[in-house]
Amino acid sequence: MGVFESLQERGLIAQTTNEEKIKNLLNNQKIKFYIGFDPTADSLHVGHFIQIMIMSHLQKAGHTPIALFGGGTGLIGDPSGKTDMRKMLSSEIISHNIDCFKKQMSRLIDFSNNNAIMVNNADWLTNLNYIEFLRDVGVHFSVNRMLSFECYKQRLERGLSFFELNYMLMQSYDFLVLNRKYDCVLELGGDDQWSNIIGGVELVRKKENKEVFGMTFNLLTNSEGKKMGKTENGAVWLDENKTSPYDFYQYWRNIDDNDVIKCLKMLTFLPIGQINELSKLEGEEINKAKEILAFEVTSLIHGKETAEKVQNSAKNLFSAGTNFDNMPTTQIVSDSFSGGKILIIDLLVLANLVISKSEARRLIEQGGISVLFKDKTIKVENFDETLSVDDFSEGFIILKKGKKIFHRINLKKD
RNA sequence: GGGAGAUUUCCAGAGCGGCCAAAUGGGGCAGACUGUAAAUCUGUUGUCUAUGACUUCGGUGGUUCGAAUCCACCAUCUCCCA
Repeated sequence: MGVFESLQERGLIAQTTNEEKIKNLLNNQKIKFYIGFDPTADSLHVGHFIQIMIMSHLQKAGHTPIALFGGGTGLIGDPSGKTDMRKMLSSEIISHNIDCFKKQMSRLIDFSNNNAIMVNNADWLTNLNYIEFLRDVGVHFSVNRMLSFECYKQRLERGLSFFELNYMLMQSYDFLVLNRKYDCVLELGGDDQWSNIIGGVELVRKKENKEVFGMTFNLLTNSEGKKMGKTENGAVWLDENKTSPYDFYQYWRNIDDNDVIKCLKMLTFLPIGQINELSKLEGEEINKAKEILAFEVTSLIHGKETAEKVQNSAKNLFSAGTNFDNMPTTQIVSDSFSGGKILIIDLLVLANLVISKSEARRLIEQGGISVLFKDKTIKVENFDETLSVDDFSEGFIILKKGKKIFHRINLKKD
């Protein structure tokens, strides 16, 4: 079975410009392909993860990934499927973000010996001559046709600026440049990129008289069709400082029953046979599949060792054990105490478990806060409850918010 | 260039001089029930030194005892006519 079929089996492929030819290309040849990343944040998130998995699958099959960072297009922002115009980012921020992306990506993609290539489209986009670009590239795009694309429909109702309309031309131009420079013949992207990708495929055909290809992947959506990887705090990040490995693990551990198998297929390298076995689980048993999913994904991103630690501490916590390692932790010093005491409300704020004292009070009022220390669990019932230095005799206590959120507070000895 | 309208708390969207920290829905959070799931029900959802005080309704000034609500100017957006 070729790599194409294996991607298909995992439910990754959404659309292709020419299925037969792409299948042949991927199964029988060694090609260069590219995926673009918009450097809009200083960390990759779960939405990007799927793209990286695909790069990795294809790299393992002997192809060469080109990771294209949108240092130039990022200055515009992709309007596809968005309801509002994106914030324009400064070029300093963008290059910082690109650095962060590179670091994270290197964990899963082998960039040594030109096994994979990184490029930044700012290198060729920022110095474009406007007139030349219009004559070279602009003539090949029909505005009528562009406006008929699904991705612009929503924007037409609310307003689409000329500035943004150009995004498609620039992305298409990227493909042309990569084709000329690296002989890149395949552009990949999320399914929302379909029209941009077609633009590139057509442009290369018109300019170079060559046939190149495009293929899109299913976006990671949950059973309700919403994009996954979003929480109330924003995205689930791959950066351990933005989403701790513990929270990252818990995100997958708490995933909806209906999404487990899909995620196992799309986000892990587990053999498809094993996944099919897991899909037979029912009822409470599904938790086993969730554990495997959480472990596999966490170890891909944060390393096996971290994944094991985090898994252990999660297991222990939920089975009333005593292993409090590897959960999000806040250090405090004895100066935080006044008269040897500290308000629990203040601790909640210090640990960032709540954004305000009002929220802390609300939680206490509704019985959502408990404290674990010295092997006891105490439900906090009053706003003015305090902990004393003595309660930290083991060096730490655990705050529990709701049923699933644990946070360790360490008292630094002076 | 001319004309009409909009801008409200995370989002959508009421409010049209005091009863407004601001209806309702969504989302979030917590509780009950559970399998660290879903569904359902209940509570909650600006801040604080907290039965009160303070800061919010695009921005800046003004009218008024009192403004999200009225006026002026500015900004942004939508629409109509050129």
